[in-house]
Amino acid sequence: MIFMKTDLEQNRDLSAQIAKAIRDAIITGEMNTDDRLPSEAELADQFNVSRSTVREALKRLAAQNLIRTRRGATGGAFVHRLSYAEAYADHITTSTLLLSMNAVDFETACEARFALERACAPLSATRRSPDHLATMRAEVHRQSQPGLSDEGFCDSDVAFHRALVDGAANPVLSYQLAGAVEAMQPLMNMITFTARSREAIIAFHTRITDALEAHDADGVDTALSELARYTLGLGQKAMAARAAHRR
Amino acid sequence: MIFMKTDLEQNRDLSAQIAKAIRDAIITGEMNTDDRLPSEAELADQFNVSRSTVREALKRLAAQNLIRTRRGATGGAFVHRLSYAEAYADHITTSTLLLSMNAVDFETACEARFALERACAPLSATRRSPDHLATMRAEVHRQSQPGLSDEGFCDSDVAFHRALVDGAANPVLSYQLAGAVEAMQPLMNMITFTARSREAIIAFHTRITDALEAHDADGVDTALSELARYTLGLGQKAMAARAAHRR
DNA sequence: ACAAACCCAATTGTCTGACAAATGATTTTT
DNA sequence: AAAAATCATTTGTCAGACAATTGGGTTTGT
Repeated sequence: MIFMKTDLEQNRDLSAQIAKAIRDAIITGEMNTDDRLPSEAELADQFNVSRSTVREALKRLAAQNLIRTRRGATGGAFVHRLSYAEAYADHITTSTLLLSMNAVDFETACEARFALERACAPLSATRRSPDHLATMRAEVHRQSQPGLSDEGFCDSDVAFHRALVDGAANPVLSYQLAGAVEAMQPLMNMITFTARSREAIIAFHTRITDALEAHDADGVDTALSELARYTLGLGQKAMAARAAHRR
Repeated sequence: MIFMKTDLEQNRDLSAQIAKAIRDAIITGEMNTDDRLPSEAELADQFNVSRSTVREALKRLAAQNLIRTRRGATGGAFVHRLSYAEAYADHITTSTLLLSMNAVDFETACEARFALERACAPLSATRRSPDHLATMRAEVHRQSQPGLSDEGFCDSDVAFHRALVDGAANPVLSYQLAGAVEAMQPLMNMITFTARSREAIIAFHTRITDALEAHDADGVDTALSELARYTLGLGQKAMAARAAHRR
């Protein structure tokens, strides 16, 4: 792979332009996974800039998981195969940040989350493995522990719903939904769960798991939509309480 | 905001560690939108590293749209409010790359896309604005132009489905789905559309738009699931043809 | 011949110091 | 008072140096 100075405008922000040139080469498939980029010194020559500028460009790409670097004689920067696990993690932090920075309200996030989960339900009812069921049962059990903190309850809730989504055995679906499910957590964390509401949620979770075990897609869907309504109510109550408290 | 050397391990990859320290400060809300970070020189002092190292860290954050920098006396690095538009763009390129790098098959992507779209359908049937309908009609019209290339047809297809999703008037939903809808495009582009199949798809699109206009959620859902089945068939035929050709 | 120790070259990681360019604030001039 | 010049601060870029890592080759010991 050879880059040329001509790939750059004469303007400014060279490191961003260089990053873009290399990124394009990766995205368009001009470079393939595990291909090695030219060394920093070579890139500096090709783009006719200093090594520091090249390095800043490479750091940008590394931050996006597009390349990995290794030191040493056979080292260098290599095109990195973006794995689901890495993409998941990024997607979740970005989604969370996006929601918090744009002050998305509880209703909107809740609606999105349950709408998407319900989309997985039929597939999950067909394909869920014993592993998924076991995870869900375990989380339900964890949720019924008396000493569990509100945060722990939310953690478990997220884990439960992730298992439900993963049950659809479609990685694309899991990936896209991870953002919606996990990004809800900070909003859920603002709710104080009473023993009463925990009980209700656990009952929904049990119903969902049972229906899933019985391959009963309709049952899952019904329970999910009722849970959605219930969660929405909880959230609205919590928001109202907050608003009153702030008065 | 003051950072300390103690935030770093003594190990390696200082610029990554510094980036992480600052990123955490942003994500946890320790720093707010439009807050100014210390200058590069100050950060270098605080972390006890050179300015180049700090700069590499800042470039990492800039690549993730977490900060923006301005030159000049009142310049510096500022915490950036992540906008939907920016997040969309990143999400789409990442999704596309993830699918292509992991060789996701047509069935999986197709299933995910339509499952998610069907999740929006009821909401969209309730809330779609005249604007959304107009966009969809316009795209359908574009799709029926005789001279349209296969790629143009796919473009229009994506635009149509995006309008459908956006009709749900839930930005969280739109954001999460953007990845699934757009990332399908490269896979769709591998299909050669016959006049016959274009006609069929346009008919589905018309049915969907009509149902949406009539606020008929069930009609949208039915048409969408039939379109899903049809698209899947097209894709499988195309993949089979490819496999035969490669033989 | 084989293994261990050593050395070597390539490459990234970090540091230092310098200057250019942008940019808002300040001061001077008109 | 308005315009122009100057200044101080900050990011952007460059050049050169050295440290650290790492795989490959070379020598040496047996």
